Amino acid sequence: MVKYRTKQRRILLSYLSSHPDQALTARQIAEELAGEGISLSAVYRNLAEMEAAEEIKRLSQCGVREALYQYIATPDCRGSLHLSCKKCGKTLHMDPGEAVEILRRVAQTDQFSIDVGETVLYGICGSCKGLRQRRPAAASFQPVGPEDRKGKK
Amino acid sequence: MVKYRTKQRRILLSYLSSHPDQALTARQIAEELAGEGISLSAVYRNLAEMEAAEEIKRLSQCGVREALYQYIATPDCRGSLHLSCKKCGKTLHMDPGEAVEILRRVAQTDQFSIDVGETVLYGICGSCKGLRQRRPAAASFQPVGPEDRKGKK
DNA sequence: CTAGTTGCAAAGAGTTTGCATGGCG
DNA sequence: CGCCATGCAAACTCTTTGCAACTAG
Repeated sequence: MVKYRTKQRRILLSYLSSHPDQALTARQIAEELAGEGISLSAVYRNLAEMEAAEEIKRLSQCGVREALYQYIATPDCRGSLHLSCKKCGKTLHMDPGEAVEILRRVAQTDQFSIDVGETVLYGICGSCKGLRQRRPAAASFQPVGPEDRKGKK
Repeated sequence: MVKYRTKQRRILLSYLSSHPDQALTARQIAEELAGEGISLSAVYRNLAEMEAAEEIKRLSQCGVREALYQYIATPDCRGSLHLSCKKCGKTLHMDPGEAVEILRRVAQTDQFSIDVGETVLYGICGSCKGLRQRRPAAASFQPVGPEDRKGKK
């Protein structure tokens, strides 16, 4: 459990809370905050604490090996299903009414209780779709760095 | 690309296709088929081929580090959203009509195109729910072994 | 001053890959 | 018989952990 309010904790929380809709890897966060003075292990450790405290959500995308972390201690996360855009990496919150309706319908039709906290719907968001399938829109923050993926031989 | 029809390929495909609703780790598969004569690396390599050929889906659950693989080359996988039970590890296919309806609604209300192939809804299935939250129902095939999760010092 | 935290480096866990051998066609 | 695929072990990547130094309260 958290006892002290360290500099690193403050830096990390500040950074995450100012990027509430971005799904980021621990590495990305650490690099981004490298100048501020926080190590990768501190990032991991604090991320774990924050996850336990439900301030952030840890999600894993299909072909991505690294875990993605995202700030969720915002009001619009309440009972809302998350929509993660595979192009821009941003996470949107499904319309609350819509989410409730879906949960209800699935529970009824398929006899299945969706765990809202663990479920993320992947796809393409409106903005990215509007920009055509091929332009990643000035890739402001791609969750992965697929430039040279594993250097295949 | 696949060129030869090897013994291992046959064993693996046979096993997976006979467990179409189970999300399994590479390790589980390899152990299960150890007696048949197929190594872990062959499992991984063939799994990769099959994933590329869209015969199986590779999914990653939240707190689980290992990737889960599942056979999807069955008719009822067509356009259907997958519901993965966190208790028994089984995957159900959402009612087709229901799935289409949800995709349509989300596209309309949230301007978001869900990628059916990459999205999995996690939760508790009807059977497991009926058995009360605490009895894992004779855990026929738990994808993880959460017994002692990381042993926190 | 005391105990929680940090940073570093080493350990782990899961997955991928190089290379020589073996098997499909 | 040639080339693809397998096995094994080493290499890799991401994440966790041990330990001494540091610092918040």
